[in-house]
Amino acid sequence: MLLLRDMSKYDSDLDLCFSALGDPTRRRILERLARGEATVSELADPHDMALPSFMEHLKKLEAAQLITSKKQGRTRICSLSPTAFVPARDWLSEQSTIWEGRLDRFDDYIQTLMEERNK
Amino acid sequence: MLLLRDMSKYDSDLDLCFSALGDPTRRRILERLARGEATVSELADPHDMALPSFMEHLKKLEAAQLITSKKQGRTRICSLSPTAFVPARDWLSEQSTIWEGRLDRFDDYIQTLMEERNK
DNA sequence: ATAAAAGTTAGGATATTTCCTAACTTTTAT
DNA sequence: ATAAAAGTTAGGAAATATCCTAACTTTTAT
Repeated sequence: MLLLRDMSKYDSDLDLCFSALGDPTRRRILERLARGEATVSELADPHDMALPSFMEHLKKLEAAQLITSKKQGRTRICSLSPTAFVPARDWLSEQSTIWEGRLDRFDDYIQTLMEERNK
Repeated sequence: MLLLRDMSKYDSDLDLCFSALGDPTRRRILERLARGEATVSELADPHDMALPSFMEHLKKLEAAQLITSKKQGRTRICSLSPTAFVPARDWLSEQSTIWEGRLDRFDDYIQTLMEERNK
């Protein structure tokens, strides 16, 4: 099964994704793009930052496959990637599920202890 | 309403949280802790890394409120924080919801498909 | 009472990240 | 044909992150 054979690719995808999400400027960009596509200047406008610095953030988002972009004439239009948050959400859900499953087992254990005591 | 008054704290919480998740060593630690609490050495064992380096990762996870720990005698026991993934999941869900709620989302999707096909 | 175990602290090397300015290319408007 | 607009590239400063070794403290086992 693929899942167990080579996690490293998925792993480095998640590295890029979560690291990209770990910066407030980049989350602002994603929040903006969730509402619709925008050009580089439109995105940069609310951010008090030199354009080349801002572009670095866009590059990271694109490397993390969180956004896509295409050039139209002299302007570049950026969009949120349709599957942007899927890998991150999946990882978080999986861990939560495991965690919650463990709590249930703990409840079972307590339950068993109580029953033993009441014999 | 608190939501609009000071996002900066929540923002920096999310910075710490997502940044912490952006490292494979730290995700391995969380995956381990989702299955139950463990001491520092138990956690460190599978990682080929000097203990002080490893401890830095634990510190980051604790600063991000993803784990908690308590000292018992000379050993420290670490646990996954019960609410560990809630803020991250909430942010991702919110963005997904906004994105999915866009009226023109489907049109965009078709547009993208067409463009892909004509390449 | 010593020694071993389990962390912790201090200090340092190297790489990456995050910002900047200046100069450049390509496209569009006058 | 020029100039302005929208990005892009190059190069560099400063801060942060990620690792290390060596030396230290506290607790437990012999």
